[in-house]
Amino acid sequence: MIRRIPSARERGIPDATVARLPVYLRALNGLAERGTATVSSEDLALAAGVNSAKLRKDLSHLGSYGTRGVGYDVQYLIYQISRELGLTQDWAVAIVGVGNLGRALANYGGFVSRGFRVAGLLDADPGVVGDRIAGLVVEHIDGLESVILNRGVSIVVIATPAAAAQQVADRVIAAGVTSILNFAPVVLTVPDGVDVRKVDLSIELQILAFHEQRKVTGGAMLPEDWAGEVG
Amino acid sequence: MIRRIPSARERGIPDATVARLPVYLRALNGLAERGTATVSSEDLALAAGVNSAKLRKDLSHLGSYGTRGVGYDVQYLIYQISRELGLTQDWAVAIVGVGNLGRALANYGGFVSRGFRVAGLLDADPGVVGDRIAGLVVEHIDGLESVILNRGVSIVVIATPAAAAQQVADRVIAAGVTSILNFAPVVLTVPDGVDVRKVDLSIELQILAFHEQRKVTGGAMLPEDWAGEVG
DNA sequence: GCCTGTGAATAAATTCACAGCG
DNA sequence: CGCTGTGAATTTATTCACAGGC
Repeated sequence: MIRRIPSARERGIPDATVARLPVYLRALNGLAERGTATVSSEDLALAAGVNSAKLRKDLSHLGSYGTRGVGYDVQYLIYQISRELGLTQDWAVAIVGVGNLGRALANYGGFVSRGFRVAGLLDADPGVVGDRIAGLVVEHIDGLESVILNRGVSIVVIATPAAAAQQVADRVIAAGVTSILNFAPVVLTVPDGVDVRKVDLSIELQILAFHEQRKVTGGAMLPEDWAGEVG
Repeated sequence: MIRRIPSARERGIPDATVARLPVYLRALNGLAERGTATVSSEDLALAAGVNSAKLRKDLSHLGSYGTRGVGYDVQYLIYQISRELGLTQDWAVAIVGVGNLGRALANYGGFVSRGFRVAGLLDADPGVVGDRIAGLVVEHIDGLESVILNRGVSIVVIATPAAAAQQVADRVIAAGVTSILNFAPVVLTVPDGVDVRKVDLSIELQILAFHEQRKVTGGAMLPEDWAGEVG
């Protein structure tokens, strides 16, 4: 029997809320850097790009961390959200595929500053193995399993070409990894209990194109759009 | 108060559907490469990682492009989705900020293959200006407005450090751009009518950490989680 | 008076389940 | 029959609006 991943909701935290917590966290860190001690839901919502009712509802799922008539203590809220997201602990991450994207990820400050430690860089290309990137030496993909096991890697980032991604996923899953962040433009097939999240660099661009296209036509309906629809 | 004109659902394709169309497109391209001519909603849904009812509902917003008892013609559906997303036309894109991420984006095949043409690479760093990347010479940020105007750039990708992003956004908006894809970890403030989409490389990782954390504790609540909660 | 926290209302998205066409 | 397309039912998310604490 495969162990089921409890959904966020079982703790009373909707998925949509979980997806926004990192955004709030970033906004809060920005405020903290500027020395702000307290912030209202209105101002934090503005900084995060959401509306204030949504923000309050989201935060209410974590607990009552605000003060009526005052707002939220920035540092305290940072701590609470971080704890909720699991960022108060250290996560060892391995990045597989050290092309342009893998390098960008390895150097990305946003990972390190949020409790993620890059514990390994791996690639299949002998021309890349041995390179020093972000303080780490790129290792050969042959050592994937030992890197995972010996360094306590619990999250693997796949930044390989599409063709290699499934194979890498299969190997890391066999090695016990249950959380994968996939940048390769392919849908990974994984067993139940493994959590895959996907970032496709071109999807957002395609969504933009969709909206841009509509602006160009001024929102007018084309004749072909009328088919079968009556008000 | 009388509700005015929900007359037609018009061509109001739900946002959630628009966000999935690129995923279907990718799955379809995969099928096409393997020579598949026709696919059922069940199989396409599997390849795309969604359930089949959702897929059918999504496609129904575009029109009736399937055949009952048979399925969907792969090539025809690729064309229809591409057209709907505006990918049958050529979009000139400028990438501002040519660090690791900017380079990764410039070299990313997924852009070019989907109707996006990188028409300019710009950076403020004189040490980078003049570099040749993906067949383009990096230009100085001073030329931003002229690149946009002279090359018909309609979408700008911001891959600068956080501190520079808002300024870049202001400039490209002043130059007439209304679609921005922002990779900088900052919330951009833009006027109405400007469409900003954001990709934060660390957000998905944080969401993974949230779920991974709950696996580790087996879904059990930690003592600190009880605060103020009665269930 | 100000601002949070939250039930209630509304809207959006998903899923069900089946009529109906090929 | 098989599979699409789609109303209806259900679930999830957002927004409203205000009670209630500071």
